Amino acid sequence: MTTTSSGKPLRADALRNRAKVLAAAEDVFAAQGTSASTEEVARRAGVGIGTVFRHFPTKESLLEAVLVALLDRLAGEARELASAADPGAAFFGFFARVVSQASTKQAVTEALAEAGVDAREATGRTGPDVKDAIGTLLERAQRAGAVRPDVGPAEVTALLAGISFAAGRAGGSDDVLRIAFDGLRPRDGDAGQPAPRG
Amino acid sequence: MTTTSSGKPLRADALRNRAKVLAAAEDVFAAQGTSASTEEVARRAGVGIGTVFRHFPTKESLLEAVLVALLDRLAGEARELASAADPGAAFFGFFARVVSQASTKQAVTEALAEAGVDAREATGRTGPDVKDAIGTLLERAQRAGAVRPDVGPAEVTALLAGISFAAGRAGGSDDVLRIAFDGLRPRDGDAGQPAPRG
DNA sequence: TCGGATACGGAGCAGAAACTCCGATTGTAC
DNA sequence: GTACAATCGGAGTTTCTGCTCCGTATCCGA
Repeated sequence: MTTTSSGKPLRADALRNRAKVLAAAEDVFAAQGTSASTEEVARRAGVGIGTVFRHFPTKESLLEAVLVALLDRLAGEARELASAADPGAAFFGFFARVVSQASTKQAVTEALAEAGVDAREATGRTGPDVKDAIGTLLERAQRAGAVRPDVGPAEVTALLAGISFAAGRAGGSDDVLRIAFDGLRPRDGDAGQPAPRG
Repeated sequence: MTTTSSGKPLRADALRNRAKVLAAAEDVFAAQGTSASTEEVARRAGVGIGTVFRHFPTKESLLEAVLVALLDRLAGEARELASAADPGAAFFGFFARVVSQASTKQAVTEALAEAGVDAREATGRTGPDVKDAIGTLLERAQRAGAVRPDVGPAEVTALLAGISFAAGRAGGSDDVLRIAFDGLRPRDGDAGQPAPRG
C-alpha cells in the first residue's frame, strides 16, 4: 500500500496525502453514509479531487479501503480482548462496543454487512480477519459457558450487522441489544451472568 | 387516493395506470433497492415517465406509496393472525414470514426501518398501523407466556428490521432468526413451547 | 357522435457526481 | 543547486437521473 503499482516507493507528500484522504473519507462516510460525494471527501482532506482519484482510482476502491481499515481496527480490538480475564464479558463487551459505534457511524454497519458476504470477497483478507478474531472471542466465551455452543462466527457477524442496523435507525438500541444478548446465552440454569461452570 | 387533488374522480385509464405504476415500482424496488431509477419503473409498468410523475410528483412520494402499501399488507397479515388459536406461534410465524420476505425484497427492510423512525412520521398513519398490529400480536403472545413481558412494539419492530437486514445480506438467516427468537422468549421455566400457565 | 376536459408519452432541461487531463508545483537524486 | 520525474489541483467531460412541458391521444357526459 505504500508503493506504486510499478513497485517504486511513494514520494513523501503522496504518502501524506493518501493518509489524509483516507482519514477524511472515514469521517465523511461515517457521518453521511457511503453515498457522500468524492468531492466532499477531497474538501475535507484539503486536497484536490484529482489527488483523491490518483490514490483511489474509483470511488468503490476508496470505499473499500475505508471499510478494510474499519474492519481491521475492529479485528484488532477483538484480538486484544481475546486474552481478557472474563471471556463472557469480553465477548459481550465487544459486541456492545461495535453496536454503539454503528449507531453514529453508518459505515460500520455497511462494513459488517460486507464482511458477512462471505466466500466471494473481492476485499481479500480482511473479511476473514474479523471473522477469525470474532471467532476466537466467541469460542472462549462458549468454553466459559457464557454463550450458547450452537452458534458460529458467521451467525454472530450477521447478528452484529443486523443489530447495528437496528441501532442506527431506531432509538431503543439498548433494549434490542438486550434481546440479542439473551438470545446468545445458553438456555439452561446458569444463564444470567457469564459465569463458567465445570 | 382515487381522486385528483381537486376532488374529482380519476379517469378510468388514469386509475389503471396508477395501479400499474405502483405494482411495477414495488417489483423494481424490491429487486434493485430504492436507488433504482424512475425510468426503470416506467419501463416495467409500460407507461411513459411523464405518467409516473403525474401520479407521483416526486420519486420520494412514489417510494413512500410503495412502502405504505407494503406496510399495510404486513399490518393486514398481522391482524389476521391476531385471532389465531396459538398466540405464540402466530407471533413467531409472523416474524419469520416478514424476515423471509425481506431476504428477497430489499424494500421490506427499508419499510421496516422507516416504520421504526417513530414519532416524526411524514408518512402519517401507516407507521403506527403496523406497530399497532404487531403490538396486538405481541401482547397476546406475552399473555400466553410465549414472549418475555419486558419488550414493547418498538423494540420488536426494530429487531425485525435488524434481522431482516441481516437476512438480506448474510446467508444463514435461519440461525440468526433462532437467536432472536430465543432472545424474545421468557428466560425461566416454561420457556420452550408457547404454553400459557396461570 | 361530438366536444372539451383529462391523461399520455417522451424529448429535453438542469443538476449532480464520477472520473479525466494537463499545466503548475513539489520532492528528490545527483 | 539543478534537473527531472512524481505529484498536485481543479476545470472540464461524461453519464445518469429527477423532473418539466407540450403536442397528441383518450375518455366520457351530453
